[in-house]
Amino acid sequence: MKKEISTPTMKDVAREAGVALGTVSKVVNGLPVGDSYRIRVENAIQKLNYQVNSYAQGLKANKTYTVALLIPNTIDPFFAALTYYINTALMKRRYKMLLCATDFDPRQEQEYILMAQNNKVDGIIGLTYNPSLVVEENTPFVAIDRSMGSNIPCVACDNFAGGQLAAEKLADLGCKHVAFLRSGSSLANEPNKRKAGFENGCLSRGLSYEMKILNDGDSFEEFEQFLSEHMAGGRLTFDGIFCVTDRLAYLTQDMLRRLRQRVPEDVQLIGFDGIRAFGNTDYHCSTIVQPVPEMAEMCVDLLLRENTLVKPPLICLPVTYAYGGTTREKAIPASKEV
Amino acid sequence: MKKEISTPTMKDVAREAGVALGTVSKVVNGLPVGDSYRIRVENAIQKLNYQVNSYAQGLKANKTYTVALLIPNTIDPFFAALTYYINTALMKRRYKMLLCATDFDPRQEQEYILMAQNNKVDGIIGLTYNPSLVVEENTPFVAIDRSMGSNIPCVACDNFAGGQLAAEKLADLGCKHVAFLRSGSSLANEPNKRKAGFENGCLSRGLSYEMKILNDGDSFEEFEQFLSEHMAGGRLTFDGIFCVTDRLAYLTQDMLRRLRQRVPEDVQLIGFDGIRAFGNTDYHCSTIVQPVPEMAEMCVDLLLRENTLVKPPLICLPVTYAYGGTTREKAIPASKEV
DNA sequence: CATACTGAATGAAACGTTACATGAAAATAG
DNA sequence: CTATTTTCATGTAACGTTTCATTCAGTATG
Repeated sequence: MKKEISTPTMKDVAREAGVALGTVSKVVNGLPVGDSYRIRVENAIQKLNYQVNSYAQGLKANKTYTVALLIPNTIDPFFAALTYYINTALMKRRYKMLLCATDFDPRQEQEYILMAQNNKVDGIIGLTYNPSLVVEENTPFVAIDRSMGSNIPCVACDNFAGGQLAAEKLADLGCKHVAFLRSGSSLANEPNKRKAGFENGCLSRGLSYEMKILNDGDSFEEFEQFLSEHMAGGRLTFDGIFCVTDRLAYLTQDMLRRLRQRVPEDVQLIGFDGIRAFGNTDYHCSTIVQPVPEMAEMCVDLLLRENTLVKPPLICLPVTYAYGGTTREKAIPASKEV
Repeated sequence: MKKEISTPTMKDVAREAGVALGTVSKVVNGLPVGDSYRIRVENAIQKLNYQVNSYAQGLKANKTYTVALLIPNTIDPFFAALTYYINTALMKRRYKMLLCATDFDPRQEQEYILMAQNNKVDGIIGLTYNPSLVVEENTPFVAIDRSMGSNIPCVACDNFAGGQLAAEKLADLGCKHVAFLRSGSSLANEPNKRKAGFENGCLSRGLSYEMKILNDGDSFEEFEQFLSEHMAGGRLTFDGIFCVTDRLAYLTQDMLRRLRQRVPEDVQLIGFDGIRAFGNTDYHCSTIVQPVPEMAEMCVDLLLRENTLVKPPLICLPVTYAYGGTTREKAIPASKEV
């Protein structure tokens, strides 16, 4: 397992080029060096196929060029997308990402933060659920979707506008009476604004609406029962549904199928998040799309920005609407590749 | 950005405990130390909240305690699951994972390998598509789903058995004439065996079958046309379909819906991979499930195993069948949480 | 031609750890 | 009670960088 062929070091390059160690360092870091020296060093680097040892660099600089990402997992499609785009944004800046999968466990969240703080990372990006998370002053931290106190910036999509947009879309699509479905407590902080935005949108468009908020642990049947209760003569009493996540919209579609309600003929459905079935294929449902790539870029930018003077407490990025088959648009999108 | 409050070092611990530096090192690494010393050091570690600097460790040991994962992205659900479980398996062994998203780009794949080889990682786990990838002798490498030459072990699920199982299931479920659908060249190496396994299963059960292999770039319409051609009197000429991936099965369901074929009433459908819609909810379709957690564990184990003497060239892990609504089982699984 | 000044190459020190040679103290044997 | 062995804490060197004080060469100035 131990590498037998040792990697060339700066010392080797210096010897090869016939210059001093410090000169090689300067060339590597782009500091001013006389042309004749630069060329000799560059040739030596080429010849030996030298690469800097970033761990020695990190040791010296007391920087690790690593950022921790605290996220429950990478399996949930929304988390998976965030992970991908944040990793890409970090790699672009020559930073590495330490993936910390917390499994929604508040204890693990805190443990990872301690670990990160003590030594190993230059900053943390966290999508966390522990309401009493302790983050030391001197550890740069950017939160996703959760306000975590005065001087920790939070990046989110414009959840309020998203809720509003959903209501307006349903109104535009001809709905008269709609429902808002939300699953339990797992939606902390920012995403809660979807409800307020939706109500606001309904009000301004004269849509009447009902609310159903499921607590954690509410069973599938209980949810189904809510829908059953709102049926009269084999039809739902509402003609549009806004689900607070695509995941919930997916489950709702299952339930509606069992109740012999057709989507979108009998009831139109809008979800939230912009999850696609296989990453690049169709949306699971018509949905309010979060700008995940932009959110990722913003997190990294905020975390690594040098002038830490201005710390905006909350950054809301714009959402968009996307058709996904569960609404009755005029035009239906074109075909796709297999 | 720079940390003002410096992290305590071993030297600080040694001073605090009144012992030598080396003694602290031994305690930290669990080497034999006299009890009175050990206790003093442990107390000092507690008091100062000391954590080892893994980058100094890495510099000394010429090990980075980091493993690169080469994978196209983390968005595709299968890749997302692999990423999650591999990361977990590595963290359990106190290794870090460097996520290298290659976007299916052979050039990026090779670049990441060069980077990894030269310095930065102790090994590589790769799910790659570049057939002419160059991997140096002295860099431990484990491939997923791709045979990459004599001394690079490959971890995969038992694709042949999976194909066979699919055929047998369809036979058990009453099918008489079935179809095998496969999408293009993106399925290299190991997963190709699904076809052979399926044929073998059909043969042994007396099932007749048809094959359709889509090349890359074949459009959705072309695929739909294949299905249309196999219809007579408003019904498909086959009563079962095995799709080589869940993704394809997902698309196929869309197509069948357009052709007014009911699943599973008119035609039963089995996919491959074991992808769930939202990580923990229903399967998209009845499917052959890859043992992703076990595969991940195996990759890490193989990569980090000390006695590198025995290098099995191919490890096939067993697959299972799971019901997902697109087949006509007797019993239907129970309910689920929201 | 001598002096002062500039710019750039040099090489040693330091970052936090581990490994190893050293030596002291304790334990055992004679 | 001495001699020998064992045990184990000690402290230094080394890992590959960066930084910074030093030095040196070359140019400009009087």
